[in-house]
Amino acid sequence: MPGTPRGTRERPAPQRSTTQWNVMMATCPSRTSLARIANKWTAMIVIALSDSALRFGELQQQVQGISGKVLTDTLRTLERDGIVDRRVFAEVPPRVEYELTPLGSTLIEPLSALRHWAESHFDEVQAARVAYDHRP
Amino acid sequence: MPGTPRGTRERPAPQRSTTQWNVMMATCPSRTSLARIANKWTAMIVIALSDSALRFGELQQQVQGISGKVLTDTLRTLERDGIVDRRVFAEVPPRVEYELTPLGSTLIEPLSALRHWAESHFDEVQAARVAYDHRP
DNA sequence: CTGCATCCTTAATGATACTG
DNA sequence: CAGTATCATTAAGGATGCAG
Repeated sequence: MPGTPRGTRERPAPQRSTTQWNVMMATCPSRTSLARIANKWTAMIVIALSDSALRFGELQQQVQGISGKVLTDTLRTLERDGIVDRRVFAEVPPRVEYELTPLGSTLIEPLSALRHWAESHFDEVQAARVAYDHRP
Repeated sequence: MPGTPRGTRERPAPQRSTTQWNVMMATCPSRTSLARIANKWTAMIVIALSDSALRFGELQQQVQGISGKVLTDTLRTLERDGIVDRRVFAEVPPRVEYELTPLGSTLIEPLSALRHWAESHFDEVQAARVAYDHRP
């Protein structure tokens, strides 16, 4: 029982093999997928990789403030989830490049939208915080 | 110095009072705003409230698996950030309703897009995980 | 350069009991 | 009903040193 179809009525034998998931259900495994992408580090890494493949160090420069451990961990998880591709070049010194997979590329648009929201509405958020904190 | 303009060249005296933020910079305060919305609980709460205002208990039913404490904390933060409005009705038993503010409503579209991505691409993510775990 | 291993600190979340 | 308060648990994050 992986989850329940979204609608109330049930369709008879769907043609597509695509399962219908619903992240609002606690038992639905698709929630793990939402937790992965609804995450500030994931969002910033995907955005950083949206233009071109980057090396580990380049990524760490773009995503300012992220520690090496967290960058490693996040990249590993993204690789496991098929969002990022890791390519190792047999060179000395070693070189590793990360790039978005085709699946990962489909995240650019929604995550860039989030980034745009955060940047364009921060003034309002900040004002709301000040107002909230200044009331008895 | 709240952040640096996005582009490399600087525009001469922008007309709008809107500040240009960049979430990729560690020192940029707009990142707190990204961290708030790039969060699975926030996403699910905003989506749950996208149709209509809901009471505390109704919200907890929709966002399955969230504990009372986490729901309270998240709602309080969203209220402080001007995304959710909290209305208390002087009744017995007490009734409290939460609804999106106009600012919060602007989040429905980008966050629904994330939800849609999670649900429609979960099969691919799952397949990638299996493939990743099944290799030496 | 990359990134793993380790240890440590802090933040997030959960469970429970209790109050207006 | 809608919280608050407390404690316990877990996850995330950071710092450092070392190895391929």
